[in-house]
Amino acid sequence: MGRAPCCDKKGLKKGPWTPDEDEKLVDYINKHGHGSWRSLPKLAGLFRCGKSCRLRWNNYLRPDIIRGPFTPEEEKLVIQLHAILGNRWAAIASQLPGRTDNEIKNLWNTHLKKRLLQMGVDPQTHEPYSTLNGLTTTRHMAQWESARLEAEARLSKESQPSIPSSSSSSSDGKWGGDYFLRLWNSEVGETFRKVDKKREYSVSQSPVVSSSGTTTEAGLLTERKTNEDVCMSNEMEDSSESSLQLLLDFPSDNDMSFLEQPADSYYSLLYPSIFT
DNA sequence: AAATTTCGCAACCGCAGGTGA
DNA sequence: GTCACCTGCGGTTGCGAAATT
Repeated sequence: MGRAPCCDKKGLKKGPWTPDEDEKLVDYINKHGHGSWRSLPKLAGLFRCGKSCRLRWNNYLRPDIIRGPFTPEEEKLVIQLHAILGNRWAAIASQLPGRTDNEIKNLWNTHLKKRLLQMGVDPQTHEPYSTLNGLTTTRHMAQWESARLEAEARLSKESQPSIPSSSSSSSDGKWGGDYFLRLWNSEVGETFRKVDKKREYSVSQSPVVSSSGTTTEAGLLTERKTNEDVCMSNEMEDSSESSLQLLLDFPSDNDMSFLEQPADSYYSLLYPSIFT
């Protein structure tokens, strides 16, 4: 059926925004809210398409945006979330207040990806190109997956949309004790739940990898599982107790120091220079 | 100091999903 | 159920700034 262009491009400006345009956009949104992006440009007196206005607002003008370089903690979080979610920048951004998906995408493409490559780590899979670390990687992937499944089980027991977080939240607003459950219960977890629902993923079923060869979040994790099933099978048989322990041991107070831990730490093996 | 290359960021493009008529 | 529209997302590009030769 074809899709109509988002706007009539005749007479519409493109390219960098001028301070005057910014001012018009901010003024209008402050007074009226953005409402319909499509009609906003006319109402605000801008010769831009609605899409351009939305992008400018969301990526630059929004008052809650944090500008400036990413902190090491934020970088850690981006790396960790990317390992779970892949290139789902919006989902990653939802875990970093004040940061936009565009900003995170740029950070990844310009800094983090290169660093990983330099270290011989595949930025897509977060696995070392060398098989030297395979066992360690495998172990942590397996643990992560186990932790995820445990969280799912616990959530389904509680069978409700929101888990009270107040009990575990620290007063300064940082992430509380049950890191994984909070993550799982957040938008990030939502993406997993959606995928799980779609694909009827289950603990006992075989891994899910899309036919196109691309990997969904669940697929991402399970694909790793597939690739490494042989060597991890024993580890996967570790008692659920240890998996649960891992889950419960997930970082509290946003403390990612486990990433920096010694020789057998997956992340410290992969990203030593990031955390120095 | 000038020319060239590399980097980093803002913005654009096209696709997909959601929604309402 | 179909269609048109709107919005959000991820990939990509363009360009100015910074670094290098």
